[in-house]
Amino acid sequence: MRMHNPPHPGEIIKILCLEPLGVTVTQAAAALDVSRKTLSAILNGHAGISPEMAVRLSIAFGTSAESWLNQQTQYDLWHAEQRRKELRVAKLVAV
Amino acid sequence: MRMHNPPHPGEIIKILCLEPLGVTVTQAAAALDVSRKTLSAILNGHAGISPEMAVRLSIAFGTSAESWLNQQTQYDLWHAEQRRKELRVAKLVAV
DNA sequence: GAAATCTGTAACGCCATAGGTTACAGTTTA
DNA sequence: TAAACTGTAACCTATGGCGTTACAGATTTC
Repeated sequence: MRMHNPPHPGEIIKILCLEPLGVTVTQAAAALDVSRKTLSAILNGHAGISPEMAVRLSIAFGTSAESWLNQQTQYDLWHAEQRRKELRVAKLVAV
Repeated sequence: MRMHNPPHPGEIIKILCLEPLGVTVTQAAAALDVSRKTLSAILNGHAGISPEMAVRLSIAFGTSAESWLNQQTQYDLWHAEQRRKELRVAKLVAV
């Protein structure tokens, strides 16, 4: 069980991709062929990275689509785990 | 790049969880506190495993929520990769 | 053979989220 | 000062997860 809140992937994109290249949000959105709003929402943690977006990122930045999607999965999972106790699920055991 | 179409996670659930325990879809859905329709859709590949569902599965079957979600990610990614060539994304390179 | 159970799935509704466009206000930069 | 960048609100569409009810076919049980 992961202990600390994982950062949303958008933060990583900003720090590891945009800033090193000196690329603006507007420029990156254009390169990704996505609206500025969409990229902005991701960078600020208001939207997740969809499978398609992961592929776009991999093309634009030469990275692994899988790594982006895995980061998103970890982020989503952490938040889902926070509600684990609210779920009324019964344990299924072998007879 | 993964070469062959990964199976949808629902197939794995059926083979690795339901069948070994001899649990019916109806019983499993009840344990998961989810409608029979929802579980059936997952088992037959008509729906994906959401983060919350991954946690439910981990409770009911004593497995790792992360593994279920990762399998779903791999499945989603594979399908997104199939459309990679349709995306008009520009490569961003350092100046 | 009849009744009960399991199964997939259609139909319908609710809600969340990804994505698009347009528009506005605030901040930086040239 | 003017131009560019940025976050975000408003509004629209499409998709997907999930619920309930209902049906028909298959399987099991009595």
